[in-house]
Amino acid sequence: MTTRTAASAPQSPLQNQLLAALPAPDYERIQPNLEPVPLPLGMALYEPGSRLGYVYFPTEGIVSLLYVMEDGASAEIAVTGSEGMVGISLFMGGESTPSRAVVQSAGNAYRLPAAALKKEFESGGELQHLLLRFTQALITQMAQTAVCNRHHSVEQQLCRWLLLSIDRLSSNELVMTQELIANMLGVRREGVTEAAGALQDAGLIRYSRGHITLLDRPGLERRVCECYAVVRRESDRLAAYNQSPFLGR
Amino acid sequence: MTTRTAASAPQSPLQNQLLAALPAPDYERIQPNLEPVPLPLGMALYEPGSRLGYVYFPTEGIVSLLYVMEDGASAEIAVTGSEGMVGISLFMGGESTPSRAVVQSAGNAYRLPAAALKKEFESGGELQHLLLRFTQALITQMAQTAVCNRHHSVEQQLCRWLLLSIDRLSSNELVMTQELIANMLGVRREGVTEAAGALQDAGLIRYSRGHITLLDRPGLERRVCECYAVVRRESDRLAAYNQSPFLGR
DNA sequence: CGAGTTCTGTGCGGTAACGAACATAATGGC
DNA sequence: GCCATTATGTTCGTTACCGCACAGAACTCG
Repeated sequence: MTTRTAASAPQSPLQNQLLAALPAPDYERIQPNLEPVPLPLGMALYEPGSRLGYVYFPTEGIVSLLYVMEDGASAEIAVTGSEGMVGISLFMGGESTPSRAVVQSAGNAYRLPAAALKKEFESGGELQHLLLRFTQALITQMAQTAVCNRHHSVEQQLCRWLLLSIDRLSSNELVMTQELIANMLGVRREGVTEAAGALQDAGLIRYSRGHITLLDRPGLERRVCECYAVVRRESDRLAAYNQSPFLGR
Repeated sequence: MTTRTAASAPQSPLQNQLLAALPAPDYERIQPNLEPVPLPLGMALYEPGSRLGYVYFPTEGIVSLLYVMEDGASAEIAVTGSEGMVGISLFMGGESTPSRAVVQSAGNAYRLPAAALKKEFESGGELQHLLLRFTQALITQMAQTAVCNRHHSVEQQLCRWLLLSIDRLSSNELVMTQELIANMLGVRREGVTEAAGALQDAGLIRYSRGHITLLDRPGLERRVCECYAVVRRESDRLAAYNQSPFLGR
């Protein structure tokens, strides 16, 4: 498998939106500890129960948080990209979680050693607020995923998943096999084939062997369940505080 | 409807395990602002998008966090009782969430005004650590709920739900109609009737018109999916820090 | 270019849960 | 004690998804 490693164009940490929202003094305190790392497809940023050594601030790419059950069945519970970070259990105090974090679309990140993150977080500065608000957005996403799993069809969930993924990419092409999408959604591969076929027939997407191209975003948005909009709206709302901390008051 | 108001036995705030885990000075700072309130069945502690005026520390009873969708379909995403609190979005910084919090089993709580909670949280004392660890346990519960919704049968989910609920009660009797359980699980009422019938036939529970009695906990634990154990283990693990902050190191 | 691998399409029987309609049974108010 | 109400039980046709098996198509590596 030629894991098309992400183009290693020089990245700035500020391409990560959490880092970019930090006031200069806060940023400068952690900046020396930030270390660029590639995020190759399939890389696991942490495993269930493991103690985290670093947190990751993606500048591009997509990271999935997923649960794998004893029998191997799995489901994605949330997804993040350059708008967020990976490793919330570090500052939440648990040190580990029962989930996995896997790179779903290759990219790059800056990682920060656990100790540096904790120190800055504990100091109660703006980073703390940013991370907590981001965590709340993640919680919303997880809750909405739970509800969507319960009530919506595979096709609707696929629409939601596609939109959430493409929102985190600069292009509108996604490199992802139906098999992998099925793992994320926790459904059969054939179910994805069928749903994706319907979307292609409707002219909303085009795909071939692991390449999915979004052709008609408004069309897809008309077809998706409300879950996408809820997650999107809440993420935007919480991120808006990041620009102007007193906007929401 | 004669909402059987909970027995108003005099309660101490320390029956809430988060408050009980606070060091004395921290507790004494917030104690003057704690106000006892009953939690009658069906009371909504907050509604989607509403700004929270108080957070609640239950001393007994059960509170469900649930999502209600546009078409009225609903699903419970997490549940808490005297081991936790209600209103995490306040200190997470979002001020509101898209979910609802509803009293599922009547009890009592102490409420704390939003401003007092924020002040104490921002001061970075032990309350902050306790609340963040509790939030992480809640996140685990939500994630496991999402996975369970996807992969497990109604009967397994009912087992999980029963155990999680009864864990939060002092008795082993639950006052809850099948209709309401169905709302929580996001399934049909008939599905609950059927699953509950099977559990009763197996001698694990007994129920009649809104009263469910747990007869055989080991038996039920053998029947439940792994999801219950994961949530339970993670809650216990995170709560263990509360006794001795350096235990987990 | 050819062989093996990976990805996608399709068909088929099985099943869990759904939606709706209706029957029975317990409870509480009067 | 009776009746309206609320809770539970049962049936039945429908549907979405599952599990499996296999065929074809596209890529890739030698």
